[in-house]
Amino acid sequence: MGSAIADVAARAGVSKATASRALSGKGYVAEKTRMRVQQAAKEIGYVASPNAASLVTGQTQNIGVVIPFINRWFFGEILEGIEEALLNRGYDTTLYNLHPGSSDRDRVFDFFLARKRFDGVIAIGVEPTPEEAGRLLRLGIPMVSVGAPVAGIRSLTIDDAGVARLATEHLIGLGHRRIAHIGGEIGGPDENTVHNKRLDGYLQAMTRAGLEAEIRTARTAMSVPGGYDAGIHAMSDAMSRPSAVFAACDEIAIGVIIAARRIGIRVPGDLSVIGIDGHEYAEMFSLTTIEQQPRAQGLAAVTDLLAAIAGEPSTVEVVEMPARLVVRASTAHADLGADAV
Amino acid sequence: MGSAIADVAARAGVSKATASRALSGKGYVAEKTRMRVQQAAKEIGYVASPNAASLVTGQTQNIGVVIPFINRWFFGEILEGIEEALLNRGYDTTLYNLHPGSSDRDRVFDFFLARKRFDGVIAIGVEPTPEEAGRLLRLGIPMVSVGAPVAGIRSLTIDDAGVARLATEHLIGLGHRRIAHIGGEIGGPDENTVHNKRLDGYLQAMTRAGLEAEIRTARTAMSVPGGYDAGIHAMSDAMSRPSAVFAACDEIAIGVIIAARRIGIRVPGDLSVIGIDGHEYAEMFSLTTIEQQPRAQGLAAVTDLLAAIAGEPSTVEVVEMPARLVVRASTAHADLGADAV
DNA sequence: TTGAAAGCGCTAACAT
DNA sequence: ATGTTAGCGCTTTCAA
Repeated sequence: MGSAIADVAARAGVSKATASRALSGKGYVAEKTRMRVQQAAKEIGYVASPNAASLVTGQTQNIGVVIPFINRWFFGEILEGIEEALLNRGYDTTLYNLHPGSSDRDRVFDFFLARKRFDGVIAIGVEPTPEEAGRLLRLGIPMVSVGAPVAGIRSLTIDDAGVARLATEHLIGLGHRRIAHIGGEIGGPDENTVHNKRLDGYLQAMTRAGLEAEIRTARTAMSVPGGYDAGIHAMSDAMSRPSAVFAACDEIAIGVIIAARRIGIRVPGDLSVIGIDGHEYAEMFSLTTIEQQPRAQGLAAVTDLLAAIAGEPSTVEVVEMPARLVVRASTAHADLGADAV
Repeated sequence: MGSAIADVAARAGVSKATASRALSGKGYVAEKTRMRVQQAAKEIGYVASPNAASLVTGQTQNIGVVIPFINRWFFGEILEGIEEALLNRGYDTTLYNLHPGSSDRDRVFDFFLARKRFDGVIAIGVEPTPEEAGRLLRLGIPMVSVGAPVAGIRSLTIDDAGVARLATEHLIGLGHRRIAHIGGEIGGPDENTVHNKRLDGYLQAMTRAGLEAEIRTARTAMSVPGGYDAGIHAMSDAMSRPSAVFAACDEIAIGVIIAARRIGIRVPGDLSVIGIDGHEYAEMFSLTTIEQQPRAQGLAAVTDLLAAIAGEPSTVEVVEMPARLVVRASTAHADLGADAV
């Protein structure tokens, strides 16, 4: 049952301090003693209480992760990447699934995250307010934001507008003119969201190419059904339908492709579609997409956070992920050439 | 910074004991005193240290969740359901993503889960061994298994064979004879996995209907691409292709549908497909599916676990979820009639 | 109704 | 190289 380090010490015939040193590997212990202690610990099935250790060391070996969605590919991958990296480093991952606009938000930031239970916090696509971030920082809890730049804290961000520009320019380069953008739903009207930045990039690219007149945009849910609905709608008028679609994420892109094929439009062939994320299903849909490497982002977030925990906690900076704009190798490549109008 | 309850007590002019009672709501405190203490706590932004409290109470308000996949719809939904239910009850969710066959398995069960950091453990589709389960139980950590019956611990299971039988019988009832089953990959050859139980159910239904000669089975990855590949393969021979497919999960079913349509087979119409899970994309693919209600399963697991924590921890039983075999209302319904051969 | 004191299990000086 | 001691922040008897 609840065997304590005192039991181990007694069994090995040493003091608690020695037992602690032997088991943690910190401090001088004779090799023979160490063996004896470890043996004793094994015999009674001793496992240290992290709570007690945390109380004195101030370290919890536990990271809080705030994420808006679990069941969207991009976020699920980030989460897997984070959990794996953390487990490898001996940390626990405590999960808070905070939907956008959730009324739990205050409770999570003010209570759950502020309890000295975490050595650090990773917020994904959540855009903590300055107050929320400041509160944790003041408590000495380092925080890393992924996908949402936050003043004053380490942020891993992609150049979203740049990615969108690249995607749009890719389609323009293929000779398309009537290029529609199907984006995700906004939070607020002029918020600095990923959706809006991608929209900006699209608008920039279209404008630079002198295609202002061809601009068409729509918004839909960041999901396959969302893309399907938007796709059906965009393709409803055979006369004015776009020859290419830049979708804000691969789920939407896949929905558009399914919709197009459903109504007899070949993809690729009659319609070019480019998405963002590098979704694992891209290949089977002949979808061209821009890799965002969510797992790598998760790993980077962990690395950065643990560095902050180890080094000076006040190091405040914004890390911009290199805009790795890799068009994913897929069967779509060969087709794309033929796509050009 | 690290304000302690002593600071609150001092500020309110009471003892630590009184401050503790006032803040926790346990024990007698004069109303005026309580107000004063809560005011003081608010002023200095005090949040109790759960570690210190855990040390004395033995309660951690933290549940460990072991799950094999995050980025598969069914598992993602269960996880969301669990996290939500736990958060509502004031518990933390600590996540362990343990892939089947992972070498981390021992580390997670023997070290991470066995550290008195958790009031309970939920294992999803993981099938803990008797040793793993026994170890935690001996440590006084209640555990609930979802989707994998484990002797000696509370298990929430669906009658998988029954579900598969129902699905198969549904297709038989529509007049189909050449019904193929496309299942998931097995762990071990004759393990008691969900895959094998669903296969059993299919075989039972086919046999009972006297369709032994029509039995065709295949195995593939539990994903859309997996279903796509298997679908292409199953449909490759126009002569012998099945008129209906019972897929072991909706992802596979969707892949099969996409594959069929890709090669000009109409679904529904030329081919009937039934899946399992109740995937959110079912409707847009006109997919008939059997709801498994993962979120509800997650909620049920939490309810059951917290009951075990509160009540007698030694209550050992197997809870079989009622086999709610609801064919999901979808656009496929209308089509299905026409499907019958 | 409140306070004083003990102690949860561990680690980290400090002493030996 | 090992033991002694103090104390992390909290809750909980037990007295008052």
